[in-house]
Amino acid sequence: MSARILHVDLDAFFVEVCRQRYPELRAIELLVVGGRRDQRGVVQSAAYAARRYGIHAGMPIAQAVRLCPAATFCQGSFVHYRDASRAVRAVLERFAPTVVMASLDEAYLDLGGTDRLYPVSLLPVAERIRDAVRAETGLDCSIGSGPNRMIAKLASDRAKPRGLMEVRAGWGEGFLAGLPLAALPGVGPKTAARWAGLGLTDVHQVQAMAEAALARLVGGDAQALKRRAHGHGGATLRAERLPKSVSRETTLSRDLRDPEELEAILALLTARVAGQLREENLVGRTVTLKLRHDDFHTVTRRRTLETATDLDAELYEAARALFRGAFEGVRSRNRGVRLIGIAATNLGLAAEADLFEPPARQRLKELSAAVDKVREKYGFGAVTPGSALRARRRGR
DNA sequence: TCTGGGGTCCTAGGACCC
DNA sequence: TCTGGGGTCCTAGGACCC
Repeated sequence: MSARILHVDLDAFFVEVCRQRYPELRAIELLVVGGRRDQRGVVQSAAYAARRYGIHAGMPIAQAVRLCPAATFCQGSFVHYRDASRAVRAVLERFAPTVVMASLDEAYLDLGGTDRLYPVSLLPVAERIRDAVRAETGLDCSIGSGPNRMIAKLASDRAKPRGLMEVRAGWGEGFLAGLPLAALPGVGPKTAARWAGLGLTDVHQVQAMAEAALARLVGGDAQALKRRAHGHGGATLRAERLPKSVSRETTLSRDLRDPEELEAILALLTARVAGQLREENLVGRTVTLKLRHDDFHTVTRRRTLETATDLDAELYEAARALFRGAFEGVRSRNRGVRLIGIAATNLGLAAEADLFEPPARQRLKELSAAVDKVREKYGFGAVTPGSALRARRRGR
């Protein structure tokens, strides 16, 4: 019984979801999603026509405007993406018992054990999946098939857009031999540049080299690199695990120097993190503050609490203490703050009610539960942290 | 008007314990 | 007044992915 993984990758997902939600964008070929043209931000996704101007995901919006002034920019909405992603997932689940969403626009399907159903090729079923996704969600996708996740994903990369590509068991090494090292997942610009400096640019070079020789070049990365170059990888999909972190951060529309203003924003971000923790029945024990100075120097400060929590007040107390320490650094460098963020990590499942909980903490819990109810009905903005309100009242 | 926001994983050093 | 390791927890930073 062979391992068979499909990787389904939606084509220009964010762009197409925006077109579905805003019909006036349907006729616009040069569509770029990610933010408004006058705002700080980067491109999230660009229509294929806009990519011909050199625009790609991750590029600063201002640069995209310069490359293609005629482009239309659209902000997009997470809720729309999430709903579209769920609709796609529902389609995929009819075709495989295990479907793992790797992100909003990517999924892995485990078709292990289907040798009798599809004895030779998975291309016919991949085609049916592609057509069903198109018919039921209006979205196009590309699908790669391979003996493990890595190969299936590399195959779908090469099938885009609207294509199918199959790499059968035993074909992996030959398929990989034609790729640059930078195509491998986990090999980003920094790593690729470092290896290129050593004369290593292509997968076939690594395939041909003994591991010991490779280790002399790249050190401790040799074994893992060798494995990947030969196409070895996990053959089955792991079921979903607990998240490792919950975070909120924001790049400010203008750099700020006033700590009170920043603390008010921090209170809002912390409330959102706490709300998500409760929604997902999680508690966090480590609180991490992130500040980006206006020269892009970025600092994190973290603190591990005695007990894990999902309460706004407890998370915020730690967040504010961390902020006050980190803000000294901003002040001494005489900079402004460009970005502020907060994360909860060291997550665990929220425990059942604790009989020995101090009454004060019990009241905080009840308050949080009440706040969550109101927000569920009227949206997050219906209840605002006091510190954020105070800042607003001062006219900020 | 340069450079988002949500994540995961890894490394390195220090404290502390056995 | 010389000198171990291993393991775990913690903090800070960085690479990478979509």
